[in-house]
Amino acid sequence: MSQLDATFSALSDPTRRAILARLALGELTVMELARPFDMTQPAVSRHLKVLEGAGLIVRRVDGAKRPCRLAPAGIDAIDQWLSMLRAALEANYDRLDTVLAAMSRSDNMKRKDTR
Amino acid sequence: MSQLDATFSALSDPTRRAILARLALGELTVMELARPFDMTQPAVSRHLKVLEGAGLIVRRVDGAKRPCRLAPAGIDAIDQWLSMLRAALEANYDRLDTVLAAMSRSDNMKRKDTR
DNA sequence: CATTGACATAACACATTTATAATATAACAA
DNA sequence: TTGTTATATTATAAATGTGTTATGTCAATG
Repeated sequence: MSQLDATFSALSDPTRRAILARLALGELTVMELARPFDMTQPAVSRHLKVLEGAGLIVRRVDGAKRPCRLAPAGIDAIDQWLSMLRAALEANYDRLDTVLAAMSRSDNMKRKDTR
Repeated sequence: MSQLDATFSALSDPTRRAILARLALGELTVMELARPFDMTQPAVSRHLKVLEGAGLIVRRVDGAKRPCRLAPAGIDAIDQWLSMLRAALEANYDRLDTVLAAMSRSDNMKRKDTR
């Protein structure tokens, strides 16, 4: 699975996005993260593993605790891909007149004689 | 499933990202999209349905053809969410000194009495 | 050193995803 | 009408994802 696959896939789960949003306020341990969710600790641990694999969080070791915090790598990866798509979208808008012309052309064709 | 779920999920598939990349160059019909992929037409149709549901493409009707092009809605949705996370990341960097202090504190603890 | 707390991993159930083949439908062409 | 092209839908099987319980490991603590 590519980095991009992993990152988009990680972000597609609302629990994982909620975890990231909470980490946005600062470092938290697994237990602190698990508390507010209606979910067992192992389930949260697996979500964290997914987020780590996607480069969206990093963990450090502090005794028995594993505090997590946000990492930039994952965000950077998708940012880069998205900027490509954004640029294309803007380009498409720039030639909106062309698109509209194509649409009315096909409307005409539909009415009389296609191809 | 939320809009955000749908959009991130749609982008997590490499085939769908490839479809979007090709649509970035302009409108294409289902068959034109399906051609280069090693995949049947119904499979591509389903991918397109997913992309449409995520607000990443729109389709128009041209006789028996359904040309697709990029749409901004999906991108806008994730852009908004990402900017939130990005802002938080920058805030975390601003208090990097705090994080580093916490790290060396736990390093000390670890050295003092490991194992 | 026995117990407790923090976390990971394994085994399993269940739902979702994704591809295929077969078939349906709608527009066009002959 | 009949055949052909473009696309959607259905049924189904295989793969993947997500949660749970049970259990294991490592660190801290009394």
